[in-house]
Amino acid sequence: MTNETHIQVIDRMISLLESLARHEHASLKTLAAETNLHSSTAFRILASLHHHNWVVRDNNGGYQLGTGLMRYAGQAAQQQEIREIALPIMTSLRDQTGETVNLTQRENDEVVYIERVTSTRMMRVEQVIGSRAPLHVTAVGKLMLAEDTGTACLDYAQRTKLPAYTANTITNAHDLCTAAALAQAQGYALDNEEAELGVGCIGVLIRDAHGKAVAGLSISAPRERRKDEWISALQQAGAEISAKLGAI
Amino acid sequence: MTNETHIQVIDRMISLLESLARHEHASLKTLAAETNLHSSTAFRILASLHHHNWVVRDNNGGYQLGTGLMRYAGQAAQQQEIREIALPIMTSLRDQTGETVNLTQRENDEVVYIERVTSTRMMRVEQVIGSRAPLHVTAVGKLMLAEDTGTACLDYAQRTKLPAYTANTITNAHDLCTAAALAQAQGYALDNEEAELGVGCIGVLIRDAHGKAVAGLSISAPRERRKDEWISALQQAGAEISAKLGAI
DNA sequence: TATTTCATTTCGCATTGTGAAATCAAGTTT
DNA sequence: AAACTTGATTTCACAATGCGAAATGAAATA
Repeated sequence: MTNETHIQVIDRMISLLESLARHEHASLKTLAAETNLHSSTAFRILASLHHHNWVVRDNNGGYQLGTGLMRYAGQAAQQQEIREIALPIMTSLRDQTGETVNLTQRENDEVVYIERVTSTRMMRVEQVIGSRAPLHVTAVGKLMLAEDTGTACLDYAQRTKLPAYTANTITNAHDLCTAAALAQAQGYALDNEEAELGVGCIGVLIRDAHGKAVAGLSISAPRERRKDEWISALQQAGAEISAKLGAI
Repeated sequence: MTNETHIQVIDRMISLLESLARHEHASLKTLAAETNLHSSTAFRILASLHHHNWVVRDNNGGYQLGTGLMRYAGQAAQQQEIREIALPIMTSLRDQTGETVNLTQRENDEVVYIERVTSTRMMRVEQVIGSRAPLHVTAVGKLMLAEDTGTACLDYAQRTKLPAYTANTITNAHDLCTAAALAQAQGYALDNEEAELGVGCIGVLIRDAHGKAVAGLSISAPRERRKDEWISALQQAGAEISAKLGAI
């Protein structure tokens, strides 16, 4: 189960891809520097990726992520259905609030951003699709923790040590579990600058036909813009998506 | 430019991913067999991918593509903007026609499927996002060929040898280039079962502010359902997207 | 023309990734 | 319940593979 197999080239390749994702038109030098790889090594890995269309070179010789990757990412979004159903509802919620709306799924001790509709405002909160955050620093994550039974929440706390992301991050196991329970009772959760200073979220859960929490829906906005009125709109949107998934 | 660097592990990893994309819940045995890798090799590569969340294991131990990949796909769609703009227009075109609508981009001698809205009909045409097709077997591809100047079309023919996908595929260089020129003059192109028997397409180009063809929009349907009335609707949709990109 | 700066290629070597085979782990069949 | 199956892991010794230093190219700058 907990196996420590690492393949060097794969690790290196992934850090190159990560670096590529950050920079738009990266030079070999930049990429090699950022990944601490010898330029010849980086060159060889990039050339190999290039053959598979994972990497594209612009006319100045700069490196960029290619479309080869998209092929798998589409399949990876196992819950294609959920995204299709959620997207229009998310869009209308965005239009109502003017703020970024995110769809997330739990994966072990993290939430993964599956889909988003970004705010049109100049200053806005924006998550990269596929990026991750630990459960305890997000609104939806806390609701997901509350879904677990028994000592799961405490186990999570022990396992992860509840690393602090900001001064507001809940780092005490007991506080976290009561906050989670409270959020569950309310039917929504807040994130008060617990993941990033200045950012506030509201989250709700989405359930399938079996009542199982399969995803989370959240609004992310600069803290001072966040309005309590959005809670009911968000809950309604979440319920609507759940309903389309067959929840009672 | 034409460099033949191959890194074995990366090639193997990619064929594993390809295999994973085909099967929903693949066993190690299946994957190893399909990729002609020793099971221990496949195991190690998969385990390594697992660490990076590129591969997920279901509760029966089966392997699946994970969400780690999504992270890059979003960035890879260089024209994120185009997709966002096109999606609602594509959806309404789908609703008008009831058929699958695809957004494609050219990449060297191929078109890549960037976004799609699938038909709701029982029998429908469905492309995987990120998959590819050669220019000469698609409607949009022919329009893109016609965009090139000079002997580019003939060069393409020589370079690729115009492999036949069906009995209808145009395999003669001269025929292809005149068909492309005709399509360009008409302002739309057809694909008459040239890529797959039974499938017919109509395609148009999308242009940016500089008048450059940056993408293609197409309707794909079972051949006998395809209606000529759709042409003007498609052209209008394409023009609408182009307009939002700043085309005159 | 000389100089600088990167990208690319070469090459001998050590590390890394490899496959055969052993070990586990779970079912099936006797 | 012991004896087989079947498939997933793990081990291990070895050589192919991927590595980095350094050489070479190619472009831009002085």
